This record gives sequence, C-alpha cells and structure tokens, in this order.
Amino acid sequence: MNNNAWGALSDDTRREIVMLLRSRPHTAGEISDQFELAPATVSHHLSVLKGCGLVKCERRAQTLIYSLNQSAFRALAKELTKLYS
Amino acid sequence: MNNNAWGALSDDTRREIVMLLRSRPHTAGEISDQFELAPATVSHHLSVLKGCGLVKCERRAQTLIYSLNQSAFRALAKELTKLYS
DNA sequence: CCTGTATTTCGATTGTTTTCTAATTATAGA
DNA sequence: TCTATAATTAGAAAACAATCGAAATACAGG
Repeated sequence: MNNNAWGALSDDTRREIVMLLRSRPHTAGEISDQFELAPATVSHHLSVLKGCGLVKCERRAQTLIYSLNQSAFRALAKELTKLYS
Repeated sequence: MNNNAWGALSDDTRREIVMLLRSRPHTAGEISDQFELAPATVSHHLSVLKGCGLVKCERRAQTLIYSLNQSAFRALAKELTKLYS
C-alpha cells in the first residue's frame, strides 16, 4: 500500500494518529502510549503514514519525533477536489 | 469496508469510476465497458462506492444509472481538512 | 408466460493488511 | 565496552479485500 494516501487514511488507528499529530509533533513512544496496541503495531502504522508522505519523522537522540506533512495533506485535498468537481 | 469512504477511494479502479462519473451519470454497463474486469467485479466496486455514500444509483427500466453524490464528497473534503488543519 | 438483456449476488480463490511476539538496530551514558 | 532505553524489523497467524465464473434477479416486449 506504499504511496497510497487513501489507503493510509482508511485505517481508524492511522486517522487517530494523524489527529494526535495535528496538535503537535509526538515521539513514537508518546503515540504508542495512546493506543491499546503493541508498539510494533503502532510503528507499522507510522511507517505506512510515512511511506505515503503524510507524516515525516526526525531522530532526536534515542527518540524519533513524528509530525504531519501539511503539504502532503494539501496535495491530497486538491486531488480529492479534482476527483468530484 | 462498508461506510469507510477512505477505503473506498483507496482502490485504483474505484477512483477511476469516480472520475468517469464526474462528467455525467453512467449505466453499470457503460462503466463496466471501460475496464478490463468482469462485470461482477465492477458491480462489486460500485456497491462499495454506494455503500459509503459516494455514489448513488437509480433504476431506469433494465438499467441502473450511477452518479456521484456530490454532497458526500464535500463532507469527505471537510473531514480531510479537519484531519490536518 | 417465455425469452433476452442488464445487472447483481454467491462461493471460491488469491493476494493484502493488521496484529502479535521475538529479535534487532540505534543511541546515550557509566 | 556494557547496559538500558527507544523504536524498528522479521516472521507468522488471522481477518479482510479483489477478482472471477456461474447462478440468480429484475425488467421489457412479444
């Protein structure tokens, strides 16, 4: 599903992650703590979101900090608009 | 995947169907003719799009005429905007 | 009522996604 | 270098989705 932002957003958990990141960047651990899922599972969801460009991440010592890629969302919004109007 | 518009749009064929319908309503047969897929498969895709409200359909004698549900797309666009901004 | 056309539904198969546990990588600090 | 912490990757099980051919439904016209 790499590269398919629609597919990335089709999962409930991933949309919740996006909403979390909307307020501010979070570390992988902080994100993981919000869900009743194994850290590996959340890590997988983060990699899907990263794979299609909707989120980006940068390392800071041991932690990885994830944040939204606003421009990817704007591009997707544009694509959606073109789809129906 | 019923009710999940993101999931509905995650499939290439379904996005192509949406683009077809953007110009004007089409019968199931006309839609099916545009793809190298069995009619049953296209019918399935139409039912997914219908299930999440992105398209609607009405019967006209033997044929079913599919068209976009613009308001569902607008609602989705709004949801997308809320997701990141 | 029977036949033909349009389309869907059913059931099976194959491929993909979600989720987990266990093992691995990356980094910091003693 | 060794240990601890943060997070990912690997591999497997289970759930889900895409696709097809065959059978079923809906309707129109003779």
